[in-house]
Amino acid sequence: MSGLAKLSGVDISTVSRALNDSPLVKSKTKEHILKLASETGYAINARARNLRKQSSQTLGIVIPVYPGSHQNLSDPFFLEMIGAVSQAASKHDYDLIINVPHSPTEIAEQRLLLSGKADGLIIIGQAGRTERLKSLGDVADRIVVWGGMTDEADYTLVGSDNFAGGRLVGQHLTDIGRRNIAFLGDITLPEVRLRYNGLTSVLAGLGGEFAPSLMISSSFDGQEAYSKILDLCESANSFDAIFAASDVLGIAAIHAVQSKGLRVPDDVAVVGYDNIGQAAMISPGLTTIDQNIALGGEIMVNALLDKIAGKRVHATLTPTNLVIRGSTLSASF
Amino acid sequence: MSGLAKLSGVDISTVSRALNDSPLVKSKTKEHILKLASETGYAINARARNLRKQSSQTLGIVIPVYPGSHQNLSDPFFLEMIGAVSQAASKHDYDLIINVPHSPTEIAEQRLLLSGKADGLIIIGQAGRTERLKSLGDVADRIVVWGGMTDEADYTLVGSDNFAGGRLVGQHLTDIGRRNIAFLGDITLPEVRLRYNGLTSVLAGLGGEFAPSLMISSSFDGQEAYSKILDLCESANSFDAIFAASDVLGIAAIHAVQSKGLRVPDDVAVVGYDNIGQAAMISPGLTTIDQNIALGGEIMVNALLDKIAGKRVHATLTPTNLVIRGSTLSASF
DNA sequence: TGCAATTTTGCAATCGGTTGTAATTACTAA
DNA sequence: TTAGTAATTACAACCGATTGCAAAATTGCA
Repeated sequence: MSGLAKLSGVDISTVSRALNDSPLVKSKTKEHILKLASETGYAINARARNLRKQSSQTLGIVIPVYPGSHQNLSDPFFLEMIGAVSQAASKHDYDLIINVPHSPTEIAEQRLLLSGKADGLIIIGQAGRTERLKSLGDVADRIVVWGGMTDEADYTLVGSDNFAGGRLVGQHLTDIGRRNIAFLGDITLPEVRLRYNGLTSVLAGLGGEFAPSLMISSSFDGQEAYSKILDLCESANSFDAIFAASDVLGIAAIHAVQSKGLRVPDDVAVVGYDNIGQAAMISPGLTTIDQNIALGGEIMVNALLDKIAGKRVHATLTPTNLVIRGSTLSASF
Repeated sequence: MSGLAKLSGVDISTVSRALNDSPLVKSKTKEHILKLASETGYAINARARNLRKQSSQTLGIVIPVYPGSHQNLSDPFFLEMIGAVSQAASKHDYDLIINVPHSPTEIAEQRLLLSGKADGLIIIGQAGRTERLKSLGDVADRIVVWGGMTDEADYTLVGSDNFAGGRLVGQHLTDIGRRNIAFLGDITLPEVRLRYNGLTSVLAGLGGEFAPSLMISSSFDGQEAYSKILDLCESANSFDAIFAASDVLGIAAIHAVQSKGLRVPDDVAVVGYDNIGQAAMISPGLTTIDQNIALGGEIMVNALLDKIAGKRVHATLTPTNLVIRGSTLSASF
């Protein structure tokens, strides 16, 4: 920038103002400087700018997928979320730093915030960290969490209405006459529990109830789900539907069931959750709940930027018009 | 930091040295300052540090998946790559900024480098941008590209040996007696073309040749592949195997073929590429080439850090022991 | 033309660290 | 005790922008 100043014969403060399109600079001068800048390929030094402006124009996204957690990094849900958030952030000229903690106890998120590398943080999923999230304290006003609604959250929480999603699934499955519905997922996670609650509330409304033996606890790992469903098939428990907590689990369930010679959806209807990209195409029998991840990402970014700007933000936000969809929705069940 | 200086009664330069574990500081003083720092929850201001040190301890990763390119954001390959690179970067205490260009012509990568937001850049895939990549010029020494080897590259290129991978597939398919092998993918992309070349070289070695009518050109979009394969099935061309340029395409192919009543792998053997996480589980009939993405990410990060440090780096690197694998490998074909 | 009002530009402090060099203190040995 | 050396610590410049305020240049009006 001092180079530009010399070239154009003005002070660097004028150069700075020109590059920032300040009205204080005569338009003729501005043009001249801008021309020079583009000719010399000048780019503002973000490091200096960030220091002076006390902001880094960068958001952080924390994807809590450490070895040991069995939610696999390749779960397309995360990539779609990263893409959605990145897209939304760049709309506001923010960059995105991604952070994958090594272990559940690591508090890398704080480092990003306190050191000023990121102006705010988006955390995907509360899984197993609700306690720590609650203790964020003073940095809580620069954080937004994606997850299932819980009463205990005193941080800003964004997430689709998992209970309603669960009800959608329940209604759909009962509509097509299924009553022996298995649930596949880990209901210690708030998101998953809410989906489960939605299902049972529908059953209760019909005077039925969920059979505990059809609760198949599984992490988000497809391998585990696959073998758990195989176990289920070999057990004495009969079932005519599976509600899987994610599409990856749903796809695993379909293949497990099929490998046992059962037909999907004739013998066993399977519903997933997330509507990951090509779910319908990958697995023609899979119906799923569309969480509208793109919109979710956008809402999180907007909420976070509002918080950073000092605005008050509602504690919880629900982005999505949940939709149940699947190429086979009308025909299959 | 000035706060810490007051608290401990020393100059901030001493505090700085203490926090950086400089041998210039008496160990007693150091301990005292460190204790104070942890008690007050002090974190070094990265913005100031970055400015002074002329580095940002941050790498950028460019995922060229713009709307219009049909490689879907949800292709698990990208997420695995992001995870691998992120992992490798954090091993060296580097953060990772992700950048998803809006359009093929956008040169966001340059902005990241020139503004100093990132010290170096990892670009995934050359798809359609070879020209621009070649014109990077002066910033080329802070860039590493993942992709297929081409002669024209004058930037550092890291990638598995796609030709060898193609040969592996060719050998496998011919070993099990297939000769009418269709190729599914876009051979204008260097990576894909090399895989294709590997296949044809095996066929040639056996005195056969690739039938042009079995070249099914498709982007990395599963939807497109699905319908292209349907078309193939309806055509007069007979085939007993499909070599898909990615697992997503392979999975699409399997379902397309099955929907036409053909059995996989009995009637049609399908091989993919990438070994995305749960490929084998998702689609029991899919054999695939394992690119060892984790290792690839690590090699890229190491190469990039070397370049940043001013070391000379070989123009091209090949990370992976390619392995062909699949739960069904022995039994299916 | 002269002077006030308005634009435009320059000066200098500042953001919060790092680091070369000078100054101080502590230690060693005569 | 003291000179001489080594170990610590303090001073001050610097990284490259932004911005409040003063100075200079331009404009408008009498």
